[in-house]
Amino acid sequence: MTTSTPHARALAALGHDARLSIFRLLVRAGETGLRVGDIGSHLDLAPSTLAHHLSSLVDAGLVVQEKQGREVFNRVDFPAINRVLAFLTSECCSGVPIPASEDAA
Amino acid sequence: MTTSTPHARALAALGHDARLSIFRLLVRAGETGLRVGDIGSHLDLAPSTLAHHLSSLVDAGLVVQEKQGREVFNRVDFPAINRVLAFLTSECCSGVPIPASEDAA
DNA sequence: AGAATGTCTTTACAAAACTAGAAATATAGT
DNA sequence: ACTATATTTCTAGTTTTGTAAAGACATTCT
Repeated sequence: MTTSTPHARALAALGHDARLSIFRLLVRAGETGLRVGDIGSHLDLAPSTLAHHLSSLVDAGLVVQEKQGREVFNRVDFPAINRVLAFLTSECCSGVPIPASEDAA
Repeated sequence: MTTSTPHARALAALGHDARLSIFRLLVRAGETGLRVGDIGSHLDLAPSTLAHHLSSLVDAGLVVQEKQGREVFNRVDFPAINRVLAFLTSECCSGVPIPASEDAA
């Protein structure tokens, strides 16, 4: 997860139950987002654990944080997640040249 | 990745450069799929490493394998990946009840 | 101002999981 | 029997995970 392409990092960030739950909660919350504490009261996670997972999502570019006073709002970067999802199935069925059996180059 | 929900497992499987490359190659290949050897000649991976990654994708339910003689064809389970993608952003912005500050329950 | 409080993050580690690839094994075709 | 294709086993090394404890900061209170 440390050294990989942006798309793989984003997907890896979502590939963990706790982070997926956080992300889904933020998706439901929409543009307003949620404070760290709100997330903490919806999901059962130790504060430090939550902070770690949140920072993974932020590093992956899927969540944006904004400080307001002593609270921190978190919201999904919808354009970013949409780019990742589009990437996954783009170029579908465009064909892959196969070396030796069917129609080689 | 071992013990987690199906959606998280699928996303974790895609959250690795090698597996993401394999998956994308299979997406491009479409319904026909590709033999293990074809994948091997497109991507630079040791055979055993490739087999490991492929089995992760299969376990995650994203890829289906079919034996034909001594070769094994691999193809993307498109309905499965579409379910995962739909899950990610479903219920978007439906609102999340916040405990104590704005409009508590 | 200074202290107390509330909200989050960072540091530090041990435990658990993942990654990679050589070597051995399995199975199908010739 | 020999070859081709793919998987499994084994092992070493790396990364991730979870949490307590400590730190960082913004507000509030006296």
